[in-house]
Amino acid sequence: MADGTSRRNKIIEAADQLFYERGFEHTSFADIASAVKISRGNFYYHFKAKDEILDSVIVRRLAATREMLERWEREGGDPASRIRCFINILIANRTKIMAHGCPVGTLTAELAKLDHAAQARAGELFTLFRDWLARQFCALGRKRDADRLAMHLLARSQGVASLANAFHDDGFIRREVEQMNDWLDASIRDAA
Amino acid sequence: MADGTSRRNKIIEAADQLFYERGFEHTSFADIASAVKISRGNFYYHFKAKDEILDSVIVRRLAATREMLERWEREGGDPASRIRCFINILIANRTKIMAHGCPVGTLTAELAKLDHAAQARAGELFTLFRDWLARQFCALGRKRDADRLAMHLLARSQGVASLANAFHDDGFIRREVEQMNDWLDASIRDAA
DNA sequence: GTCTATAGATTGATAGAC
DNA sequence: GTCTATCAATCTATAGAC
Repeated sequence: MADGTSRRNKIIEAADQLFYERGFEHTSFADIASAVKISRGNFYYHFKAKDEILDSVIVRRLAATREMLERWEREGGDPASRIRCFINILIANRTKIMAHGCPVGTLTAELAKLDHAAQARAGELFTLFRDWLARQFCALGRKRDADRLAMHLLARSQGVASLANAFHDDGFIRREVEQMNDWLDASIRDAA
Repeated sequence: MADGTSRRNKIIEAADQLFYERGFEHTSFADIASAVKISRGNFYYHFKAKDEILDSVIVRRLAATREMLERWEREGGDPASRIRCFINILIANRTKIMAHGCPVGTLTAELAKLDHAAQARAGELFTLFRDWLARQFCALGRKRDADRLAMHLLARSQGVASLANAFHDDGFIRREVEQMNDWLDASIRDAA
């Protein structure tokens, strides 16, 4: 295509957004087709089955996440500031989080209920964050318990997203983010 | 019925379990009917529509939760021990949580994606825990920030459930529960 | 590559016999 | 109260014209 974005990519993009907003199962081909403005039939020229779109969406999210983490690695400053980039997602994306939860957490939870084959692939999204955070804690001198700290922070952010979604509470997110930053400061002090 | 459990209740019971294990939308009348061993048609004698079953399941969960919280209030000991009853759910229900997540959090998240009318009713489940926890923190002398502490603890437990579900990690739950208990000890010290 | 038409299965829901 | 039979809608997926 002239704009460099293939129709296949546009389908994945639309599916990505709809899966986030409405959930995977609740999103039909008709929904995606009408969002991209193509016929339902044309769909199967690009994808053999619905599961194949899900796979592509996960691959897209994995790539976008890797890119974001690499950007933070390059431009985020010292390891503590990089971790603060992660914590700050809750603030930056608060509107969407209050409306639809965390895209990683809600997809993982839905696929677990469906006992879906792509469950493991979706779990890699969490692993990307987990390993990246653990590396930052390593660099902060917490090599021995870096993974534990990474999982703790990941859990905290998941919990905030979950309750922010349930209560639609903007102030709650800000308070919790402040506490997570305090917790990070204390973790750094402990390492010294 | 002779055993005191009406067929209507058996339907609600089966639906409750299936909604937890497979999700609300992914559970069909056929699934529930085959679990209760009745015909699909008989269903509509007891419930007018699927949403009505969801309402009944939420009512059932609200009643069960109130009962549990009242039991903790009576038999849980001092406020700190009562809060530990809450924290301990993560240990007691860890197998189910690793398989299907938190029943409250996953239902709330699903209904938010569906933009379902029962969203607010399901949110009351969270509110029950929130208010009960806040009362315990009040009794601990943290009257001024009781709700903040309640929301924090609720978020922590949601986060643990979410990651335990994603990683199926038993040890992670135990470590986080230990940290939550440590946090509670520190909160009590701060109040003194 | 994109479309229309349609198959085949499942879903929520209804009607009526017993 | 419970059943069978069935409707109408929706969904994934396919076939074939252009």
